[in-house]
Amino acid sequence: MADKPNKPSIRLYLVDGSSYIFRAYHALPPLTRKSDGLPVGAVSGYCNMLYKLLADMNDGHDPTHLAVIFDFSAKTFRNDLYPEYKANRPEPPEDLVPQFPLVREATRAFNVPCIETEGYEADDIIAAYARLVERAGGEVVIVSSDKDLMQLVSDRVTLFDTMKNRRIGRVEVIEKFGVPPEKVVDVQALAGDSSDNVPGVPGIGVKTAAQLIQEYGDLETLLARAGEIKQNKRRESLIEHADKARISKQLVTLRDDAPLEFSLDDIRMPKIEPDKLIAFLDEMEFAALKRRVLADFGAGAKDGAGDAPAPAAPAETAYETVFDEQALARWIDEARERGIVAFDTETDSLDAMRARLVGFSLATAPGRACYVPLGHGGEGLALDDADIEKQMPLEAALEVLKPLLEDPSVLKVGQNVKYDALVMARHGIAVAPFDDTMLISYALDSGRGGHGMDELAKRHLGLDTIKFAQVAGSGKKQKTFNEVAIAKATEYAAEDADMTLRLFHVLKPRLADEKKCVVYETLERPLVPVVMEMERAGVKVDPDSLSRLSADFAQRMAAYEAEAMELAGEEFNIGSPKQISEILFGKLGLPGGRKTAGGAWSTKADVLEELAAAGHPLPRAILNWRGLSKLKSTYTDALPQAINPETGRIHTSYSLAATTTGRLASTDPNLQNIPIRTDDGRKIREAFIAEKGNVLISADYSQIELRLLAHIADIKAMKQAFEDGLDIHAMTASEMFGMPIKGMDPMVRRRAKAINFGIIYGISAYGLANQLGIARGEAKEYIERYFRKFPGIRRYMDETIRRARAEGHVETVFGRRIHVGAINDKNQAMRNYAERQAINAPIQGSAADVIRRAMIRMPAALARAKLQARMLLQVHDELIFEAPKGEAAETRRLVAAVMEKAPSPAVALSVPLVVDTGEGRSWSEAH
DNA sequence: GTGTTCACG
DNA sequence: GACGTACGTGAACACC
Repeated sequence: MADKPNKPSIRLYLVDGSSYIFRAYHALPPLTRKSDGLPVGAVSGYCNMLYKLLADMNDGHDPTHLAVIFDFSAKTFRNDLYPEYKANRPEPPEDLVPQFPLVREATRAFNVPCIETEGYEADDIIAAYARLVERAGGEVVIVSSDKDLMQLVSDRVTLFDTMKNRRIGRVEVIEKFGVPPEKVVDVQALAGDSSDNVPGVPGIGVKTAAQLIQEYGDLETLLARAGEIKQNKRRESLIEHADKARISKQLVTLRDDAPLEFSLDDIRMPKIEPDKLIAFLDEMEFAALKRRVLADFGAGAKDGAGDAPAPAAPAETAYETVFDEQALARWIDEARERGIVAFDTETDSLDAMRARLVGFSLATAPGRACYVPLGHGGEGLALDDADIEKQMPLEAALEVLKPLLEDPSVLKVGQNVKYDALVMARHGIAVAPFDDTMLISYALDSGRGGHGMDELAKRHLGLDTIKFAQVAGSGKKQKTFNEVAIAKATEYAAEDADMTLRLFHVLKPRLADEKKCVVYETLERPLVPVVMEMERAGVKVDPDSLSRLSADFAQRMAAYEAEAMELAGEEFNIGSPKQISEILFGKLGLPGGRKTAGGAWSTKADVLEELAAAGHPLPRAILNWRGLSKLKSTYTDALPQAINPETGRIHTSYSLAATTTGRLASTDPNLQNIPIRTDDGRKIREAFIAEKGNVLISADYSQIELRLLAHIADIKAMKQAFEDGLDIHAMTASEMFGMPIKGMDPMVRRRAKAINFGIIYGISAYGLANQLGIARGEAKEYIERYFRKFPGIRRYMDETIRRARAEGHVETVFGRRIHVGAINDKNQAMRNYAERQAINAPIQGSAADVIRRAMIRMPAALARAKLQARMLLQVHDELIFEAPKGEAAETRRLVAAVMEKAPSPAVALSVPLVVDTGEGRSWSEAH
């Protein structure tokens, strides 16, 4: 290669302006200009993003040229090629339209050239500049993450995703498309693009397209040789839709011949003129950004009142570290004045029942936050941080903080408040009133992604937060928060509170707009204190009986392991599925059944079960060993470790926003999957016991999901059966197979039961056949017979799927919304999966709502009845209580009544709910 | 960190 | 005629 200067003379940055606008619009609440109500949210977001980009340029990037490129109008030469191109794009929102010209004005206020050309998309202009500079030997960075631009990537052209702070080069393109940049258009031509209405070839997605292009080299070769393809459907689709593929390729291929009205000289790296920029910011009334510009550029122009502490660094926002009571008191006064404060605790553990408070942060307005370190350092810690000496004593700080956290006139906003409230409760502080951004997000967006803070900040604010691992490290040498230097801790902790408050301002108004206030206020927020008390209470577990079980399991496992080695004729790791499969399907030559997702022969229980039934002794030994191994490692060995030394009990943690349907999830340890189905497993439940003088009470809903199905789908026969207290599975069998319930063959009832469950899961003939071990044809016949007998079910399923397709979501009877985005996916497997989710979610979710309502009412109901019982655990359709022996009978009656009446008055179910209760010394006895 | 397996409703 | 499925979870372990 010729002698090349290590620094090219041209480094051009091309910003995809249109994508910036839309991101800004969707990331921000609908802000308006105070003086006249002009919508300016997107402009504001755009300015912040552009400013951040230009600020970041100074460290790390060194562009010589820069421009922002916009789409001129929706119509381009592509519409002449294919009239439907982008025809499915909705009109831009009404309040965004007037912002388009403002954004261009903003760009010019930054002194940044703003380029658009009639008849071309921004992407084409970007392509033209990229090629120009590439040919001139320069480098190009395209600031966008739009996949349509990936075809331009080369040695000299990269994409930069500012949101993810990620560079997209050749390797990343291959990761995304499975082919190098120059083949991207071929893949896109096949896969199409639903958002741009590029047709592609039906039935082919990116994965398949990449595979085909890899195999055949390029689109034309593939189309010419399509006849060779083995898969029938794929082959026919390719042959039939070859023209669509060709036109798709033309649509997705960017043209690099757009006329360039600006020369490279015209787009040399701009210099911000503070006065010009500030004049525009004044006009728009963007005070925050103006302050930042003033801070960064010094006294370039006249400053307003210098009330807020001027941000020191040109970085985002300066956060204050609070070391003394006076400073803390000032923040608390400010919170009182505003009536709202975001609050976040920092501790040394994820387990709120063990965590020690290390500090807390407050945010009183977006960008205005502080961190109060209390417990950094500690004995035996070599932390070279002079700030440690300056920390306030914990007790003194809490004394000042407590009145604020308990002040009924100040709203405390948190992210996952249950955690912080539990830590504070252990210090005698009751946080109230509060709002929780995690739960608001859950009420609005279940099924659309996670509800953790980092993810929400990204999704709604377009901001990257400092990750815990960035301040504390990761892996083996991860520090606890008290070991983090205070300055660093401030950046992280104060940002958390700041983000929480910003998220609150974005999310809270949506509750009303999207009619989810009732869900949030009746199913989410009030559950927080209730679950908090359950976690605080914990459950007593007898470690000795668990360790006796462990020893017993160990002994029996050793015997099974020896037997397995003997049968295999060699030593192998019985815990390794891979080695098992080598022995069984390799060495012994047994017939392998199904393969796993990873392509290996599966060795899971039902496969081994079949082999055992066929008379092979080794699979049986492995199954026996596995059963005991699971129980030992997951339960009898692990549970004693989970006993809190202070309380002597196990305190699980319930995630309130982990599932898509509204169910809770239990972690650390999971107490919602304690064994019950086998005898050995049940022995583990015997170790869950009541305190002396008490009993455990279990109360569970009988068939709640089927009852809700009967109600929702309006199945008359099923409702009648529940009304009459019949055995629902026997009734189903009797209806389906026309035989009397009395003296029914248990096999027949079992089949009906499997079908009933199948319906709830969004039945498929394959699934039912698998479950029952019958042929798919037979299963199909059962399902059809079921639909004939209970026509309401069909209607429910069809109607649910129709609504999910049209609206992208389904709802429970209490209004909880569950998004099922994949319902319109082009991949059939994805779509089928989403359809089953759509069918299941309203049923599972309504049941989850019912038990939430019961839980929320329970503490007050117990108190009113002067009962001392404490609610300890929830297992989806079951609640576990600990109660004084003498109050057991009355507690059982009350609990059952509260649970059975839980839907009312919000919903009058057309089926009765029935709750069964039991009591005993252990969970096993109570159930 | 991912995949497999298996405990629960 | 082939494909890929029962719904919702969390934890332990092997293996890369």
